[in-house]
Amino acid sequence: MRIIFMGTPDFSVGTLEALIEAGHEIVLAVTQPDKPKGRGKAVQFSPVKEAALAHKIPVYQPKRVREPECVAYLRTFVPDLIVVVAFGQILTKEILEMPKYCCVNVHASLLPKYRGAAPIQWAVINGEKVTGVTTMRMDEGIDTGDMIMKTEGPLSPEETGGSLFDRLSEAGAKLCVETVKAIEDGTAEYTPQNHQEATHTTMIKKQMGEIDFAKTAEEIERLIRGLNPWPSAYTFWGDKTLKIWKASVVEEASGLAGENKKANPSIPGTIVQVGKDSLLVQTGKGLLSLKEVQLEGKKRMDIASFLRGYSLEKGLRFGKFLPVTPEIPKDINK
RNA sequence: CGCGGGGUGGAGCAGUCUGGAAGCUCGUCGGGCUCAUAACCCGAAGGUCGUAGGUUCAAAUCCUACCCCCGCAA
Repeated sequence: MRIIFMGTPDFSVGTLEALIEAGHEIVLAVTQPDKPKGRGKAVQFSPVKEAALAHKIPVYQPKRVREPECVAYLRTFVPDLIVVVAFGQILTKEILEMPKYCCVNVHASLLPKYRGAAPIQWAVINGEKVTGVTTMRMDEGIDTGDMIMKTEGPLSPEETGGSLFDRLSEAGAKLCVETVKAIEDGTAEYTPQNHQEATHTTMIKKQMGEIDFAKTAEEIERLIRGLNPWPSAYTFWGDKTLKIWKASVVEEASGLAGENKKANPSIPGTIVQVGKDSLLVQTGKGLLSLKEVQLEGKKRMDIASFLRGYSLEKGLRFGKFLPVTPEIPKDINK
């Protein structure tokens, strides 16, 4: 099959390479324009561009593929199929109708659930038990096309956005190859989505990573996993940001020594116990035990290492603009 | 030239501004105490202070160049 591939991030690369592996002729790789990235200002190619170049596939990087001249250019390749995986731009009807067969999209969720931008992270953040990958024949809506194939699998309790990303990327690649084969053989079946059951996700923003300790420890722990490795969950220690890479939930009653049990719950974000290799923080419900952190400008490290170099004490609090000072008990007279 | 933090025994940090004996909390090894211990006490090993030059009687500390790590922004 003559295929035009559209995609940008790492997630797309596996599928691109799987299609090549399967013997398809990738006539063009379309990806987002290069942008200055990184600490210096160096221009960095998108992962898909890197992969395409490695396989000597022509690369096309339009700002907006819907522009007439872009569409015209694509048309010159006379594709049998267009495969879209996390491309980052919306295709117009003209493009959708261009290929001999159709435009196939690989989406990292079990449609119609989690339509939209960041289904993988959201699945972790929401504590889903199962998720998967869906291929569909694209139409003009966002992730609304008829479904072709699905694979699903469970999330582990340790699942992070990154680990799930990797697995679904691989699963997606495999599924895409099967889907393309089915289309080619004419055995593909197209199942309309139940639009009533559709849910949508929004893009992950950096700011979402700021931990609201008033939430439950469980929610926070899921947020930490969902946003790992990007953009990561964080809070503030004094005027520096502190990324939390790993944490676990501790039941309030079981985690504390007797003297603390009866004490009133501290303000969310307050350190309630410091051990040699443990740090417990009060949340809206339950305690959060920080396991791996990273202070601004420093490498990430396990909590024991962190505690060796910085003196954190019970009563101090995490949070934005909060000075690193002890919490003042209100009813000290008692 | 986007902004900024950092590189000091095995780990995490202080010391750098105001040059002049290598420090702190741990870990490791040996010994002691203890019913026992991740607790406590005593002792020991272990460092070219990122690299290369320069200034100086003297540089972790001041100057110059470079390497590496990281946060923000994009």
